[in-house]
Amino acid sequence: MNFSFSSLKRSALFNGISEGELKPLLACLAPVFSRYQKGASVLLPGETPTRFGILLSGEVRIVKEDYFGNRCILSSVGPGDLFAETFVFSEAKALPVGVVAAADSEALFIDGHRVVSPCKNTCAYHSRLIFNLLSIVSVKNVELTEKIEHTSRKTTREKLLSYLSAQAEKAGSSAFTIPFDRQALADYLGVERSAMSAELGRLRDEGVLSFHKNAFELKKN
Amino acid sequence: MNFSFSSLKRSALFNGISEGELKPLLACLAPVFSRYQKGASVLLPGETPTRFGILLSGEVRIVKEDYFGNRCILSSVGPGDLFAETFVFSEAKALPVGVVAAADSEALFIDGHRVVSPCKNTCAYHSRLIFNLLSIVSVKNVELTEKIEHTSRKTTREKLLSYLSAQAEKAGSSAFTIPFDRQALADYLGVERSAMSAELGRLRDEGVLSFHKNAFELKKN
DNA sequence: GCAAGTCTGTTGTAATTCCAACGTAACGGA
DNA sequence: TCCGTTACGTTGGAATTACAACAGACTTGC
Repeated sequence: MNFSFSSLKRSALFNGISEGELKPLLACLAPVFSRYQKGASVLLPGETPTRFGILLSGEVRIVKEDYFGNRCILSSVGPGDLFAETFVFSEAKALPVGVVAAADSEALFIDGHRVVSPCKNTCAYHSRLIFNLLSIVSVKNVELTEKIEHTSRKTTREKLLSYLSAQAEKAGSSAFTIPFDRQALADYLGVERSAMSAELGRLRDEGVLSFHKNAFELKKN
Repeated sequence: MNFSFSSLKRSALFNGISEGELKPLLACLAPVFSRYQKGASVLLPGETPTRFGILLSGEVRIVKEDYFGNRCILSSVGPGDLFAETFVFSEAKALPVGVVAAADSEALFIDGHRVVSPCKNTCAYHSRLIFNLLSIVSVKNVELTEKIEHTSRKTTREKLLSYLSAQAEKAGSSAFTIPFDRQALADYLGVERSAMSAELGRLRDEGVLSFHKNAFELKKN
């Protein structure tokens, strides 16, 4: 395997597992390495999810499309993050979402059974791995809850302020950048891009915030 | 402890654990039993989440309120279900939601540390418990994703059809009942109750579906 | 039986959003 | 430089929703 371990070591999946332990563990998990060009499909909706991914580099997005073709970004995945693991461990029959590369990306795939079934070589790590997975999935759960909180607001303005306030809080600063362009942010919040742009303009004119491209700053009241 | 074990045995948390193993395991987990009257608060927003709940009887709801008092039901919890476990295992500092009893209810609370830290008496069950938790949290994750799928539709009609179709699929029949009254369904879907009632009336008049109280039936095209 | 409260469906109006179309700016390649 | 592409902002009309108010059906308690 000719990929860098740096993203792997930082991944929350291997929290509490030293670098020396990582290599033999990986050998036992039998990961499969893949590369994807920007725009390529990483996992197709309808597949039977047996393996989850660890993103090594680039960016992938979890996307849901309804039967009218309306796109909805459920989450964006960065290096070190897992994806599709909830569908593996909930034993879903068909993947209800798609995974697409938002940039040239590298990923490692691990079979769910390899993690949860005992194995002579890695038994010592299994409970730690599963606990890490539990923590990761719980965090994602909370993030989904946050998204629901944003999108359940009634107006575009309230959705924007809810989202931007949360981002400012995460960044620990009133100035921060967001990982979306306008269209992606509109998809995430479930609103119309043009209406959102207009609302952003009004908020700027009212002095509530300022922005330049993906950089925002919330002003004090 | 003077409560019935029936809901406990059925809980997915104890999948793969026999009844004989359950009693000593429970003794080690040191659960705390509580009763709640309908409408009572089970967990308050802002609490530090150190213990998760198993509902024994009744019904509780996970509720989020914004600063304008708009209520949003994130999920409804029935006997055997866990609640608040994602906040415990994501090590959140403050509970971002409230838990309220939708009916007279009984619940068992278990400290998160008791499950994940090794213990002489129950080590044999820990990996199974944690795996069960992983599965449960993954399923909830998928359910949240489903809710997002419903609420991200643009119109009330599409939200209703998306939700009702999913319920029919779960029930394995075109006739089914839903666990919400109209106000709760409107809260869940993030729409206005009266507008939703009107849309349901139109769908009935068009022959798309029929309903009586919480019982629905989807008609063929 | 009666009263109070709850749940549901209906309606009209005001407010908001969606949608399509267009103009501008920035960027990269031929 | 010219052209094509992409991202962003703006606008006006059509469609949808929120909101408030009300009426009827149904409980629940007295």
